[in-house]
Amino acid sequence: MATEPIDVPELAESNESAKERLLAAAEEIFADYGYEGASVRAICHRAGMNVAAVNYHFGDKETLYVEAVKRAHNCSDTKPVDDDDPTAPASVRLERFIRHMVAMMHEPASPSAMKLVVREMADPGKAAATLVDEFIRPIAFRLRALLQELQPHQTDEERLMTGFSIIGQCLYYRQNRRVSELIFGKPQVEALTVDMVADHVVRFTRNAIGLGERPA
Amino acid sequence: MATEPIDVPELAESNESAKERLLAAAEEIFADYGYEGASVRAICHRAGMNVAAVNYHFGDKETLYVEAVKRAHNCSDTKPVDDDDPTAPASVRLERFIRHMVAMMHEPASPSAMKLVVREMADPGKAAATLVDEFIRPIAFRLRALLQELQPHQTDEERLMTGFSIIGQCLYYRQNRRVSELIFGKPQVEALTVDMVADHVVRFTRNAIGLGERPA
Amino acid sequence: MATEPIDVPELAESNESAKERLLAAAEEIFADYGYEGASVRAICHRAGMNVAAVNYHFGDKETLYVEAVKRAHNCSDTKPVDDDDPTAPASVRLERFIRHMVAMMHEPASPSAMKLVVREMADPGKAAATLVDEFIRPIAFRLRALLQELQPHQTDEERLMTGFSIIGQCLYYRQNRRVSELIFGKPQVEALTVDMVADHVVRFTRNAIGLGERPA
Amino acid sequence: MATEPIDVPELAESNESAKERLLAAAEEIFADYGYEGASVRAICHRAGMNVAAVNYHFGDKETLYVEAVKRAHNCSDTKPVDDDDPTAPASVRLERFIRHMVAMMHEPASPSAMKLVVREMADPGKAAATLVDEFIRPIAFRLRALLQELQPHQTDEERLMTGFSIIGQCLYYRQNRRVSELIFGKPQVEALTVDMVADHVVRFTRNAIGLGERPA
DNA sequence: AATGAATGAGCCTTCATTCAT
DNA sequence: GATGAATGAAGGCTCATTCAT
Repeated sequence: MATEPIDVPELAESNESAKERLLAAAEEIFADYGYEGASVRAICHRAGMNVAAVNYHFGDKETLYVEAVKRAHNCSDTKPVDDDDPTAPASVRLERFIRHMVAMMHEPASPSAMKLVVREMADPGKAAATLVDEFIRPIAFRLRALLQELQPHQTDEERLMTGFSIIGQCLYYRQNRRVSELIFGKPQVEALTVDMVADHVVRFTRNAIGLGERPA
Repeated sequence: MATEPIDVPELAESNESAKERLLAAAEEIFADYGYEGASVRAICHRAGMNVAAVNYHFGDKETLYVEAVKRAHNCSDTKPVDDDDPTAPASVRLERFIRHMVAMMHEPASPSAMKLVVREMADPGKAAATLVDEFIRPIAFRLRALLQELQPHQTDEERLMTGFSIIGQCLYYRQNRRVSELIFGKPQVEALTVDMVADHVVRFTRNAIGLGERPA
Repeated sequence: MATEPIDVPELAESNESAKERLLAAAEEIFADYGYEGASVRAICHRAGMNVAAVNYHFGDKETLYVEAVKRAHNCSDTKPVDDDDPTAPASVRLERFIRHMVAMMHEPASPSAMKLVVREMADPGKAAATLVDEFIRPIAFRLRALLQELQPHQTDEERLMTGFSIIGQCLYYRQNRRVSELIFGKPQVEALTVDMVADHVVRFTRNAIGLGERPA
Repeated sequence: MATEPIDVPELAESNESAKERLLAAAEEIFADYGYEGASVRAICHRAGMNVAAVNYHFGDKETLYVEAVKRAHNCSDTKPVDDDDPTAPASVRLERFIRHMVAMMHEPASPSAMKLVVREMADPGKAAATLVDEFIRPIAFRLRALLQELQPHQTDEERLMTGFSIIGQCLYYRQNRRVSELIFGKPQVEALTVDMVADHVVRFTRNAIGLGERPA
């Protein structure tokens, strides 16, 4: 008689862990080399698995890429913003929003995850739609809502551009850090700490939208 | 993640020198598919030439890439800024600077050239150093000089970040336009004309650095 | 200057391991066309395998070549000499040595293996060092030891040259057989059987080093 | 009226000089890299001429190769042997023959020419027939004639093999020098001067064929 | 469930050669 | 007479993928 068909959580978990390891490896390699530059071989090797692993677990390279990008945004620390105190004044919530954005761009919880996400956003591909739906749009809408509170008399277009001005400042440090270092020298740019940048963007933005200097 | 470079109709036979045709083709293909994603075959086919043309005229793919990026920045309309009136007040020159930047980012003279340049800046490779030396740094230093005039009492770091805030706003429209369209819908974003954006960034920035509303 | 490697019928499907089939094919193709003249495509085709097989099993062409040469010398029948009777008089052992050398050069067990080995020795490349260490030097040192027994009163240099004279006679038939045929006609050269040549070289050498005619 | 069609020896000579330069370059490159390993580009570059020069002057690579080999044997110093004193005793003429052969193999007048000739002989191709007819066979026949004088009572086959034994000793130093150095070390082999080798081969051979020690 | 073996398409590059001048 | 420009074929190699186990 055959042994009883018992539940084998280990296998399922091992399977899960295999996919997880693969995704983690993919995140790093894709982040460093881009989609075309990354090789399935390199990813599998990094995950300590066989070359065929990617095709076995994900079907093909592209699917793995999409899954890796999806996973990457979950690893990004979006949550802290969610449990923001909704009772605080809008100007305070805007400041918190900016500080969170700057921090996320400056020192993301998972650098390679953020790198991968930014890469995909700069050159939107198959994974961009999901990314926007689950990761980017919520953030953008939160900012839009904030600006509606703060600038109810402005047009939608004005508020849209204001939002872009705020986000543009924050994104700059992630999207153009390397070039900035080439322009001004690495030390000059590295001297700008998260707090300094956050303070600056908050002040710059408050002035720009007429909130005036933040009370001490 | 771009789609495969299939069957692009080749450029019409022209009297342009072979190198020029090759560079033009390279600009487009590299802009669309990235360095790794672009194949010399596709580039040569687009240029209406033989596969060996790249190696004959440029030695290898990498050299072609660097030359294509160099040429791309020359095709970008940097010059208009150069014949800026140096006797105008700094605040006026800042406004002109911003308007020029926004215009350049919004509707570049050669879209594929700008696309290629932005790509290289986002992920600095072999051509980045040249690009920075000849194209980016002069612009950055002009802005820095302007800010030194306008905000002489601030620290270097504060002025650096202010510069980043200004550039960040302008770059946003080039680096994140497609994602913005995904978030808010294409019509919403396309409704923002160059002039509207330029006006906004000028106003936002003037307020931010305490120049106040521009006199009518 | 060998003719192009065209359309060699592939080896019959066999149970030999893939690497073995590849090595056998490489031996033949390299032997016939030389390292540069042989193409991995031709080798793989001969082995009935895909173009990628070489790179999969050996990494690159050069490694395959080195391995093929190594294998070729193992296929050469060097062993018989090893179980030579060490108690026999030196003059007898010298004769056996010569006969073995002549036989090996005249009708090697695997013609293509010998051809490959000779090729590599004539124009020492990557595989020469290994070949010398494992195959050639042991033979050379055995001869040197024999000559030390036979001619203890001579200088090292004299014995070295004596060794070269002996080896030179044997190698001649492998390295210059085709040219000899061109000079004197194929029949003339083919008339020289292994035994005739061996008898001749033995006699020539015995006389030369003063062993006198071999006792009947 | 057109100018008179005068003889233009300059052009012809320049033409000749061009072909000559090409042949000289081809000799070196082919000698160093072999037929397949040598590139037409490298040869033309070495000759200070255009890539198309080879095809213009010789039609194709193979023809250039054949011509280079042909020219190479003319550059070899075969002549000195020709004006050998035919009245001297055969044993003396044999000694001179050997000394000449050893010298030619050891320090050929034109090393690259000799290298090229030996290469072609080791792996006879299109140029081998010509080479044999004009270069090798005359030498071989001279030796055969000498041996007929010295050993009239032997069979043709015996004399043939004796010739091979003599030539084999001489060729050894050219065909297997590099391997010998690998076996015994470069210094050991380089210590063998032309004169030492010539003395040795003469003595070895005299003893072998029963001429006894050469009278002082 | 997972993998080592093997594949064919495609990569960039180099080749000998040709052609218009 | 001689050459710079350009070409198609082929080179070795890497790729994502598949298949038998």
